[in-house]
Amino acid sequence: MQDYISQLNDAQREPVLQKEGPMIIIAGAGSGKTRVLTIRIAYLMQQGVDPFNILSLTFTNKAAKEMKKRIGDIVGAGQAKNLWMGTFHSVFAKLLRMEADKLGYPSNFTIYDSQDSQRLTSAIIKEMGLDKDVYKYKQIQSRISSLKNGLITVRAYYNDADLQEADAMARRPRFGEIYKEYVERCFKAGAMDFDDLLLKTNELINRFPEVLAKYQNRFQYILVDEYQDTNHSQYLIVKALSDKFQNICVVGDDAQSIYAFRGANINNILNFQKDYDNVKAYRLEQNYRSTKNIVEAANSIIEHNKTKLDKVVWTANNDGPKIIVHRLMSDAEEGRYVAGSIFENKMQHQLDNGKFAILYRTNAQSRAMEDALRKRDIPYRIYGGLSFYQRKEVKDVLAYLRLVVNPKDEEAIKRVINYPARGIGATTMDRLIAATKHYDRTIFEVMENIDRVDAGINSSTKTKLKNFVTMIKSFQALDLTQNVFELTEYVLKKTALLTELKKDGTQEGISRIENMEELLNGMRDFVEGQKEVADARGALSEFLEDVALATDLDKDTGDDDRVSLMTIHLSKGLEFPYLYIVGMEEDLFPSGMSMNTREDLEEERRLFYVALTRAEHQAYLTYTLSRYRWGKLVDAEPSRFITEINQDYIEYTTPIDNYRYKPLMNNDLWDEPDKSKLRQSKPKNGTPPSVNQPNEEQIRKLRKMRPVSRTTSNSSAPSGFEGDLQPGMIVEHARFGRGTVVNLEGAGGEKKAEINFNVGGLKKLLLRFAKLDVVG
DNA sequence: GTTCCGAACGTTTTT
DNA sequence: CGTTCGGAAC
Repeated sequence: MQDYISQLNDAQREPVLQKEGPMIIIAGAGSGKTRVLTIRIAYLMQQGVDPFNILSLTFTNKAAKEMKKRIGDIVGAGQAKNLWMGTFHSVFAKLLRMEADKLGYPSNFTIYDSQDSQRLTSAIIKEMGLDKDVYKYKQIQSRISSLKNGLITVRAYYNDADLQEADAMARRPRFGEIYKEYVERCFKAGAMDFDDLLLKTNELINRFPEVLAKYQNRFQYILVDEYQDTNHSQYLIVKALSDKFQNICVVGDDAQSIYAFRGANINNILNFQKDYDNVKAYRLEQNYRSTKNIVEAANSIIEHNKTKLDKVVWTANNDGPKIIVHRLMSDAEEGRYVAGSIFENKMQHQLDNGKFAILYRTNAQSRAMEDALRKRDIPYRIYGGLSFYQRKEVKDVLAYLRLVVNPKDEEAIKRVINYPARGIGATTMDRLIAATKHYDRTIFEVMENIDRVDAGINSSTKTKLKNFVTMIKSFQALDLTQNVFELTEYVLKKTALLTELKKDGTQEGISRIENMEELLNGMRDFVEGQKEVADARGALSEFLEDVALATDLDKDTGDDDRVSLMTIHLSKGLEFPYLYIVGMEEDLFPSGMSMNTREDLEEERRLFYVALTRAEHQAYLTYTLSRYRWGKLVDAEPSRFITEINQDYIEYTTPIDNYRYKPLMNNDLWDEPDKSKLRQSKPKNGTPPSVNQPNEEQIRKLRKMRPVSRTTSNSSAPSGFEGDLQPGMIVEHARFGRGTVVNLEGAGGEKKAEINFNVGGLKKLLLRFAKLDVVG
């Protein structure tokens, strides 16, 4: 143990040795924070802390697994096994299963993934007979999600006139009803969605003080990684659980906060010192990962952000090669260039494929890369996108298994009741759903009692339904004696799912069958692994939980020496000697959807910072002059981010005088010093500071951690509002008079605002032309 | 109730 | 361009 500790630098050692009390570690990219966390936990255990009393929340389950293993190497695997370690979602899913009855849920509740949630939302909108063009299920679902993450339950929603008014203003007055029905349907189905895992945990500890006390005593030491990406719901859980012992250690980097879009609140990290007394703050600023060129280039990028902590990341590493920036004519050519460059580097330096990664802003960009790599015979692996467990054929099989564990699971039933086709169509489904409401039963219960209910279903269909129920019940019986693998083999045979897939001889069909085999293999591995786990519960439900919360990153395929392809978001925490960041173009990166406000743009910039700091040795940035988007060839221009890098660290391998740059977006235009006035039509008293915008005091407080003289520029008021128009604002138009902004769409010169005018009603205006004044 | 075809839509990013 | 969804024909 002492060896491990002496290997740390001074800055790393201090937080490791502080056993108790609240502490925050601001850890720059590549500064060895995982190491600090790992050794800190090992040290705690060595000091006599029971692993049972340690809760460690990580960003991915894979990270948890690796950390556990490393801790096991130090203190012994038997000890490390008892640590509570994993993502928020998986840890609290586990906890909720133990306490589910208190909330009226079965302990074997299903976890709905986002697709299940969307389908349910969509079904509800349809059942209510609402216009699907107004009530877009994705928007509705995302609103439900953000309400939940803000702990706004249905009841709270109905108690808040402003929220309801906002929906009415957006022409969705019946949103509340959808929300209510959605929540009730999930409950009835014995299902929790991703957000529920956090929301219900909050509900549990708020409603049952004795439960809270139990877990406060249980989790005497709490560590949270990537704290800058926690949302409100997660924040409250951590706060409550750590309240008694206050042995809370959070680690993060405000410069790497990139999940605001899913509710992450950067203020959680900025305000940490307010939340606890006597917070010790540490900084890890020495980067061990990257060359000087890369570290300095990354610093010069983040410099453009206003909202940040003062922190200077530095490195003692070599200068290394400059960042190469290369221009291509098209996305296909970009792929060829990257594949060719990887090929050359491999030859020249005798490198494995695993040393290379290609990062992009959107998943859609992977295709061009794939094509090029395949032509060069370079093995690769794509992370993210449609993950394995989300593929249709896989989800179909899983749906049968879900029904075995929880026959109330509505989405699973709807998925497979007629797949493969067995003559139970939409009409029957509608009637069944109507009957569930009439009798207040679940679909499965109605089907079980189909002879005794009046659902308007004819007798031949009734027989089909009964057969289905019998089949599921036979699976349930089998589940008692067989493991997941054996059960699934039987399910495949009995349902003739494989036969169904084999009918389709296309390439796609074949790959579906291969996926099926991969699923079975995965199950076999799982069954093997289960034998070692002490607290394994029912194997099937355990498997389903793993699957529901698995990310693509979690899945390790063993064999790989492959080039990694992934979005920048997924790359957080990883590192690669050779790194290609492709699609460095305006409207793509930064994304066209994120150029409206300074906050959005700053998040994009942090994303670029994250991307670049993944590189250890050599980074390449590529951009094209045109690329296929939505099937159309679209002109592109280089990303402003390229020019934001201190040019000393860049080598252009294509001429740069061809930049057909529009004048660079003047940063002042994005400085919006008095947003509060513009944002809300009626600011409420005591409104918390808006997300992503810490106030002066917060910044000052954080500065105190290590005063560095750097001034935050106070910008003058902007002249135009176009860029900052937000739904809900009241605007004045020369001809149409006053109205409320309902919606914004498009970007750049094509940006349009949908405005509901007091006189004249709804109109769509091109902001390029419309002269608007913001009045409230 | 099933199947097939065309329209519509979408691209941020994910647990 | 690729996928998904809904409508129409069988």
